[in-house]
Order: sequence, then C-alpha cells, then structure tokens
Amino acid sequence: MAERPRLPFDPIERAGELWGERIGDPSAMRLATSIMRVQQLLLAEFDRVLRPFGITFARYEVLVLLSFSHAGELSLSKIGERLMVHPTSVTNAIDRLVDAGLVSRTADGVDRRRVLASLTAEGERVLKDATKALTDIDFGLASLDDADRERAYQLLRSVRSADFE
Amino acid sequence: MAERPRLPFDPIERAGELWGERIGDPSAMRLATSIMRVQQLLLAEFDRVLRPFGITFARYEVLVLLSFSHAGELSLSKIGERLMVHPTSVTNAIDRLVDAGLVSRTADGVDRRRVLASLTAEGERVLKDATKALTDIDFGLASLDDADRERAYQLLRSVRSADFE
DNA sequence: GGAAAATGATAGGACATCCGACCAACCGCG
DNA sequence: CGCGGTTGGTCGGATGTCCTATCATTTTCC
Repeated sequence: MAERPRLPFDPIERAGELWGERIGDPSAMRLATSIMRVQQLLLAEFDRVLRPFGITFARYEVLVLLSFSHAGELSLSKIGERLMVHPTSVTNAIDRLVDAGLVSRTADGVDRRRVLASLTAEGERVLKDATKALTDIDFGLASLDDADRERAYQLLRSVRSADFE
Repeated sequence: MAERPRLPFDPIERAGELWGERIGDPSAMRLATSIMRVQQLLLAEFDRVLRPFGITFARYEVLVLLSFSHAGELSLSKIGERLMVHPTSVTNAIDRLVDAGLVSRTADGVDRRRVLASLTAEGERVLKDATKALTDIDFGLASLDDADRERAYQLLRSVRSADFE
C-alpha cells in the first residue's frame, strides 16, 4: 500500500498551532481531525483485510451484532439503533449480505412491519474467519497496549456520552 | 436531533466481553468500534453545523488547508497527500468548491500537469465564519478538557505513526 | 371502534470515498 | 534525443452514509 498517501503528522492538526491567535480552541480542532484520520486509516485497513471474505467492515459489524443476539435474529430497526446508523443504511447492508448468502431475511409473525435478519451457516463461518483475520492484525491497534486502549476508550466514551443528556 | 439513533453504550463494544474466550483481543475491537462511532457522531454534527454555509466537513478541510499554504495555493495532489484521501476525492471536492465560488482552479505554469487551487475572497469569508461556528461547539469535544484532549491526541497519534514503522 | 399518531422498512437522490483505468506531461537513462 | 517509467489529474463504477418521502402496519386515544 505504498501508494496510499500518508504523513507522519497531519498538517490540519497544525492548524491549531497556526491559528493559535485566531481561533479559540486549537486543541479541539486538532483532536477532531486526528479522530477523522485514524478512523480513515483503520477503516481502509479493515476493508482491505475483509475483502477476501467478500464483506466490508460495515457488513462485518452487522454479522457481529447478529451473532450476539440471543434469539439469533434481530429486526432491522434494532440493528440500526445499535450501530447508530440510518435505517436505509441497514436495508442496504442486509440487501448485500442476503445476496451473498450470509444472512437470511424473514418476516416477523407478530409485528408484520418488522423484518428479521439472522445468520446463515455460511454467515457464521465467514464471521468466524473474518474475526480471526481482524484480531490477527490487532484491529490496527497493535501500537497500543491494553492500558492505553482502555485510556483511549474511556476518553472517547465521554465524547459519546456527552451527546445524550 | 432526537430522532438520531443513539445509545449510551455501544453493544458492539461488548463484543470484547462476550467474546472473551473466543477472540484474542477484545480491547482492540472495543476501541476500534468506539473510534468508528465517535467519528460518525462528530462528522454528522460537523456537517449539520456547516450546512448553512453550503459546505461539508470534507470541503471545510480543503479550505483550511488552502488558507495555511504560504503561497496561497496548493496542487490537488498536495491536498490529497495532506488529507490522506484519494486523488479522485480531491478532484470531487475541488469541483464542488469551484462551483460554489469558494475556490479557483488555475494551471501551474511550470508543471503543466499540475492544477493549483486557491481560496477566493468568498472562500476566505466562508472559512472564517465556518470556523467560528465549529469552535462555538468546541468541535463536538466540549466534554473533554485541554489535558484530556492532549492525552487522547497522543494516544491516537501513535496509531497513525504505527502505520509507518 | 375508528381516526390520528407513531413505528418499521424501503425507494430515490445527494455526497464522499475508494478502486481501476486512462490520458497528458515530466524525467531519467541509455 | 527519444523511449519508457513515473507522476498528476480526471472519468466511470462500486459502496456506504445521510436525507426526504412513501407505504404498510401498529399503537394511542378520543
């Protein structure tokens, strides 16, 4: 992936320094752009690792979610709620997973508005192999030890929590 | 934005706990998915704040980059390199910024392959106002103080640096 | 009981991103 | 000096995300 453009630092982050006198909050801007860049790099790496399995990270997350559901199936709305994505994104992902034979769509007998998704045997196999591939690369976070991961997680967690109240 | 689906925790992050025996690295998966969620929330908020200005966060970053260039102009390849995005993404963003009258495209007299982009007066004005709007919301990071932002930044920085070995 | 409101899923449109392919221009080396 | 490799930018296609709108079904409440 040598052709992928990368830099050891992010010029945008230097905005904070350069704009020190002009804007009020350089540290916030620097962290915000850093989060964007890291997500960009991680997602690219995940999708590259998952490509041999014919799925993307977005679809991988759906498979993970389904494998955790006690009943073995989830309504599309529940999936969207848990992944915090728009309902149309869920429909899109499930469409592709069904086409690939990894997920099956069934109607909910109780509430006929609902559509339930569940893993197929093939879906479970792919999920297992894909998870091994991702853990083999430490989810792109090999540079952090467990303590650092916990610290980073707690810091980010407060950002998400702040979105509620 | 009450209709935007959110949860105080991310079920996917619990994957680490649930898969404690099955996968080797729950902490990495949990942090990785947390980074994805936070980026998702921040980007949505940024785009919402920037909508009145007719730009997205991707285009805002281009404007910021141009305003920092000493010469006042940058080649598209340089922009892509610094933002770590594909050349086609830069072409796309510049196209829209030119259409909006915020950026002007000029040919490089020395290397005729190059296309240079520079801010228009209108572009500078929009950049200034948009930056104020984003700093007014603390770039979505009001829940963290300066020290926490610095800690989070340093942790994420190592993830990016690790990509270079 | 039935009309109004809320919920679940999907369709169509807009954007941003990537990839592969392509063309133009530069440049290195025989 | 020129041929081949590299670099810069763009085009078409695929994916994922959001938004608005729509339809079907369920729930609320008068």
